[in-house]
Amino acid sequence: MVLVNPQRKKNAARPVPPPGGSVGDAKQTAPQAACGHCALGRLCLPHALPALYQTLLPLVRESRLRLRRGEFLFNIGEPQTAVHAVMAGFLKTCIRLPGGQEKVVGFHAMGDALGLDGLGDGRHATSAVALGDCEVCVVPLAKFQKLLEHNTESMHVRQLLARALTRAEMHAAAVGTLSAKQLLAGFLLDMSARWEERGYSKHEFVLFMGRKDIGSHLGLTFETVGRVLSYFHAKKWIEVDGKNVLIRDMPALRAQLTRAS
Amino acid sequence: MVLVNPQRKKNAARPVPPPGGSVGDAKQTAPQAACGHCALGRLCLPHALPALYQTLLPLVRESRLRLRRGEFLFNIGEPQTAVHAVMAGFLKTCIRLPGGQEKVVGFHAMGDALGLDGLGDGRHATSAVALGDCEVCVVPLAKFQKLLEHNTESMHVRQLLARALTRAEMHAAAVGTLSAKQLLAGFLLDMSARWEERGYSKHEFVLFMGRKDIGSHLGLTFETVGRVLSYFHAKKWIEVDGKNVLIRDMPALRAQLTRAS
DNA sequence: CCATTCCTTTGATCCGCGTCAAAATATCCT
DNA sequence: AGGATATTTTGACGCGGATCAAAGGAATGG
Repeated sequence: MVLVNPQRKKNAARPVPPPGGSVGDAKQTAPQAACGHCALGRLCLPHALPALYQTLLPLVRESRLRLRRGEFLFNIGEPQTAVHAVMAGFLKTCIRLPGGQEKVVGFHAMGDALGLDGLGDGRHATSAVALGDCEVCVVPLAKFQKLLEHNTESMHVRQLLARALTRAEMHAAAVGTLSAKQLLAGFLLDMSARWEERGYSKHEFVLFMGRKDIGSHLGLTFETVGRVLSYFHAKKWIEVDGKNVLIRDMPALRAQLTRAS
Repeated sequence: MVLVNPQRKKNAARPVPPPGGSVGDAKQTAPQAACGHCALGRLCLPHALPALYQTLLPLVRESRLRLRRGEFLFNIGEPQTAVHAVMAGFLKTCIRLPGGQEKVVGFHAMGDALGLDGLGDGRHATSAVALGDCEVCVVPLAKFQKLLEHNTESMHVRQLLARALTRAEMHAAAVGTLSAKQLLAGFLLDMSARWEERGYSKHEFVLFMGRKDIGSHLGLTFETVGRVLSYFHAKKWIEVDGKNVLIRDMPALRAQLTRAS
């Protein structure tokens, strides 16, 4: 028995087919856009996505990279050779815990920077994996360093880092405190905001990652993620059909954020 | 019944009274040193504490600030007017969640930078509170900006931010995944490392924050923190007497990090 | 197109940790 | 010093979410 839309079927009508930007003839259903680094909506400071984009874009048309689903852009421990910006498609970044298990640190969509964490000690602290076919700009480190000699650009990058830091701290605080319902309400609101930021509907969008990745990011199991989404649907707050999401009651989700249990 | 040292009493002999550095005639038992931003030991990349210290120190002797236990260095939302470095004593930084409750983001000791998160949008994202009497250097923002015009210093700060970012991401991943025992084992190892970094014993040290703050930082209740510490003591891995800690079996704690449950 | 594999949903059960409570101890303030 | 307040320890209990299990649907590759 399925709690979600009964009209479920292969390639169900997907909400708001967004214009252009798909990678080549990718089978990827999702277009270029939205995704959540921190899954906590209001917890996060305003995203700084456009910032690096504006800074880097003029300089990076030179070198692009195409990745297919599952391919790595970079891997933990590798020396950093470049900084990246997502042009189309989606990626996730993962970190490895002492026990060896991997956790999803964040999701990245068009306009997001990638690989800034390597600036700490010259080695990537995370792995970046394509969630579907995608396209990435490559800014060689030498060029990036040169860019940073300009005070304006240097400040830009500093701001990006500081904002990412705040977001990560917020995320840590939230993941260590909030309930599954609160985390998922925040996650949905965050996704919504990111789609809206890119000019799409904030009520209808596509989750470009699986339940397992969502769970990993929020510190939950994929079963719990599914159960809570079903619960939200039962409450008539959302519609869910696989990765397609329709938000029916945004205020109810927002109210969840501050409510206990 | 107390699981810890039976010779418990007021002002019990405290481990390795560390040399110098106490603030004025502060009643603070802890000297200047050690504390953990990320409580997860091996989870964290090497700390970059000395870095900013070296960079800022020459410039900041001009202005110092003394704080007494409980006083705020800065508060969430305030426009950032300066960057700080801890000279003596300890502070914690806190963040506010949507529900209104505060969570401890990190702890800061001598040599740690404070307030870098404000570089994102010019406003402090966290509050900094003195855990005891302490002394802080103040680098006015204008001076800090000037400092950043030098490429070397600019890079330094970038590295600090990137490392803090990685640490925060690790912390989020850990807090969302590990058990209370794993988190506290990591926390103790991290504290140990920080004391050692500053030239003190890595086996005997003082926790300069309360159980409540530890719990808040790790996403646990203070009861659980106490229980796990008692458990570690029952296992003969540590001695605990209030805030005084003696690590008897470092390898056992390290083993906890990778073990389940 | 079919077979394999992965992803998702839903149920049943268990347990780690939060919650509530109370007493002992430490710290602060006057 | 002494009373008031905050912190810590420990116990009892319940619940949220992890774990185990199983079946149906979707995606992938030949």
